[in-house]
Amino acid sequence: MNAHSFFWECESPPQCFIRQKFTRRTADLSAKQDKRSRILQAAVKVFAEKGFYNAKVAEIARKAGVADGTIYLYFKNKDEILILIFEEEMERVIAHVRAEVEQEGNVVAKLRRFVQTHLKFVRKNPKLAQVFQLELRQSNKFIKEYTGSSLKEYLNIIGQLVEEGQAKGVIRTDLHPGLVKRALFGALDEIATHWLLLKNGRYDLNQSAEEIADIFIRGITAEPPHEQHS
Amino acid sequence: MNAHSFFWECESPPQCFIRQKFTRRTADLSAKQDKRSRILQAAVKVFAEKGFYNAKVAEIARKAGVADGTIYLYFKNKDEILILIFEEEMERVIAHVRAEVEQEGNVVAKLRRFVQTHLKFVRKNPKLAQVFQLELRQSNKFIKEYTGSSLKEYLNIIGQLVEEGQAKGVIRTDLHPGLVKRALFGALDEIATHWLLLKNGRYDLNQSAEEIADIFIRGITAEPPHEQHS
Amino acid sequence: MNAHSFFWECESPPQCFIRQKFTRRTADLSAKQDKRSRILQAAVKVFAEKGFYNAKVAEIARKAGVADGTIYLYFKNKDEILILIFEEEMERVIAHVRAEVEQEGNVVAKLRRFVQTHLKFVRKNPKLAQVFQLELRQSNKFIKEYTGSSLKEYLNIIGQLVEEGQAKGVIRTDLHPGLVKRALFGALDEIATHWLLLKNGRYDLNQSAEEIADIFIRGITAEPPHEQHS
Amino acid sequence: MNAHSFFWECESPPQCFIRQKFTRRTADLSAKQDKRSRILQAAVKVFAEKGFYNAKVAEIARKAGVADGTIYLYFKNKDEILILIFEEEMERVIAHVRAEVEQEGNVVAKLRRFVQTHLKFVRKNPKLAQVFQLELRQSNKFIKEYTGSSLKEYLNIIGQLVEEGQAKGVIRTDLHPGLVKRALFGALDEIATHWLLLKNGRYDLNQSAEEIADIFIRGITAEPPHEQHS
DNA sequence: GATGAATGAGCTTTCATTCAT
DNA sequence: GATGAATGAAAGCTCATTCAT
Repeated sequence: MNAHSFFWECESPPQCFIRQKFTRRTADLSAKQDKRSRILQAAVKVFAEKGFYNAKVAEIARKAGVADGTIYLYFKNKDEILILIFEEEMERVIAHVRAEVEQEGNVVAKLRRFVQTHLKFVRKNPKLAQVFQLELRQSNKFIKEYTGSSLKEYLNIIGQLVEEGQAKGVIRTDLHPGLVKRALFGALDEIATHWLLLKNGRYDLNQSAEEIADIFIRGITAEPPHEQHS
Repeated sequence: MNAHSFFWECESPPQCFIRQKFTRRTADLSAKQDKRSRILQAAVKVFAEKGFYNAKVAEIARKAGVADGTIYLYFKNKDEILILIFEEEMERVIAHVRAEVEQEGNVVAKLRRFVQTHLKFVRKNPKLAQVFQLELRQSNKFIKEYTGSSLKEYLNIIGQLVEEGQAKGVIRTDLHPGLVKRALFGALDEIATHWLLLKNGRYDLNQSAEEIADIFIRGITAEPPHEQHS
Repeated sequence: MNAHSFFWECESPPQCFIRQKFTRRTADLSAKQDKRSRILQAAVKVFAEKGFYNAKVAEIARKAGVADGTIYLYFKNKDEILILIFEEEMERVIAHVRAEVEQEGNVVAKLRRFVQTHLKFVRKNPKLAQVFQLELRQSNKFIKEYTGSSLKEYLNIIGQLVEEGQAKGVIRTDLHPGLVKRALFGALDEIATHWLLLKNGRYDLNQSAEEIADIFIRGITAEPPHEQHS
Repeated sequence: MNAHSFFWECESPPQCFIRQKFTRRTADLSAKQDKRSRILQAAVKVFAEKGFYNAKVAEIARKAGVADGTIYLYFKNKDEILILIFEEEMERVIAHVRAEVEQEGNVVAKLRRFVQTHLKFVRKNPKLAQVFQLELRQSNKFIKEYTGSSLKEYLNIIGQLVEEGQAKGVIRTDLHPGLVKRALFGALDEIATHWLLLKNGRYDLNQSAEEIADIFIRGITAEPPHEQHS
């Protein structure tokens, strides 16, 4: 089990998905980081439960165990909390997904692993996933002003795999990678949203991952998919 | 050009997507319908531009050319406006999509037509599409209380095609129709959202439709897709 | 049974306490009067049930079976309805109470009869009484602008009896009639209000009338009360 | 002059009728109490001037020198301000009246003192008295939901005196204490209201107190009133 | 840095009144 | 006269944000 797996397998996400950026050197620094983390963790919960607009800063503060005003020492405003949750977590998610994908030897297996890893994240971090999928869209500042590279970078993991596959002749060259990446992401997103709204799932996301992967791999590979020897 | 095509091809959506339910018999009825329609049309615009929470009832009223209070003669509250936009339009969209799909002779062609029709709607009614895709999720009442059959019904158009295809041996039986329908819908939704956020499109949604259709049809059909003789 | 007794004894007050001012000459006039009456009757009910400020003009209209706007053909505004209910009814009440009181031969018996008649009215017309006692005080226009002579006139029935009694040596001359009349009226009002708020009475207002009368007659008569030969 | 007399004699009621509950220990506590007090004081004024329904929260805030929102840090809503004014003041009034009454040696003198004290309060705190008498009845929540023990307790001061008098044979036993207390209270209330509406009095409330007391004492005592040796 | 009381702009919704028909 | 759809001013209340301590 490596560093990443701890994160992904943890059953109590709040304790792990906001991490300490630097090695703690002093108790003060540590306390500071704690406070920031606690606010972000609390925000994830409240956003997930209430939605962005109905989430009250006061409630986030209460859940984080800090004063209302303290939040504004760490974040410019409510929108920024949301955006930072997204950016910081995406950074981690991207690193993790990249590492997972790299463990596979060929493009098709990498795509399959991507799909598996994406839905595993949703399963392990449902509240965070809900914030990513539903609440982010409620912030005007996010949708209209945010030109976040994180999301693009995440999508590009798929895009690059597609391009790589096209270069190797494994993936049909008549498809736009930019479209494929969005189509796959959209499919995963919708499956995940449905699972989340069903109160964390009556059905098996792992099974869904296999089906989605199958559909896309068959759909985009150049030949009738002989996955084993791409 | 039939009745439907007028709707789908119109370049000024507001004038056509809210229709008169009954043949106008008196000027009064007409005026009344006009007012209700104008409010809904105005709401679509404002919701699309500002988002649900930042949309002010006063602005909807101004855009509709009515007084603030008038809105409450036709709708119970702001949430209800959103929900009614959705319900009334979905009803139409479903009927239209069904009619389009029925014009094709086989399951695969029907799926392709579904994809084409979906993205055509987005292209022709961008603001409405944006409300469907983004703003609806901002209304708590919508997300948490609305068990809308409209959306389910829409998804079921795909679901039924999949089941039909599976029965006929055209579509792989190892896939869950419930998953396929969401995966396809999610893919289309994501493509559409991206196109909408790009300020109505630098690229060709028609082309995207073909690619998406190709991917899914290849992905879910039982044999290497010989689309022509399903 | 005379004309008055019909009014006072009626068990369904709404039908009788708003009367036709003039002999009907035409059906139109009659209809007109009906409409005005119906509005006043409806207003009494709604004011009594909801209180003046929470009474909606639209509800009065609905209960009266007329359109909202129609009310403004008969009354200047909501306050005026209240004031006119008061004035018109007080006119009748005063006439009735005077007639009752005149049937008695001496001042003390007249006072006793006043008390009895007042509480009998409350018992027979609880909604109207409630409007008189509670809702009238909610209308600013009533309290601050109304220099109604009706109420003064009603109070003066007592005041005149007191003065008459003082002139005849039956009532102590060290009391101000202006104070006695208010004290007695206030006592009756409080008893009535309590009875009304108790949902029209667990206890016997007739008995209360006798006690109140006893207290005041003893309290204000010059000699130990020999009521029989004043 | 004792602690109470300061309250009752003060010429600037607002400064005294909202008191500091605890000895101030810190400036913070003091400021907090001040703010709450200032709001209540301002509310009394505005309610008295405008009536409950026409009193605007914004005006109370302005008069109290706080922001609109601050009021909601101390009170749940407008109705609660009214109810708390009533409850907190009644508590004080009851204590004061009890203390006054206890200074007298016999039931008759106690009743007289009650009457004097009641009207003295009205004279010294006209705005508060007006709120008690007029505005409280405008709040639906007050009338319909408030089962205030304060008012009952106040009325019971009279009721207990009457019972005590009956037990001692001083007061007629054929009278219901529950009726006597309401009759006396109603009489005082009406006198007070009239005095208040006359813009704080053309006539002498002290004189009125003596007359009211005389009437009731004569009216309810068992023997021709020889007040001196009850 | 941390606090949390205070702020006040801004919102939805209501409803007495009007007026075109 | 009668209607009732339309009006639009008005106000209670919320809550993100600030700032004195």
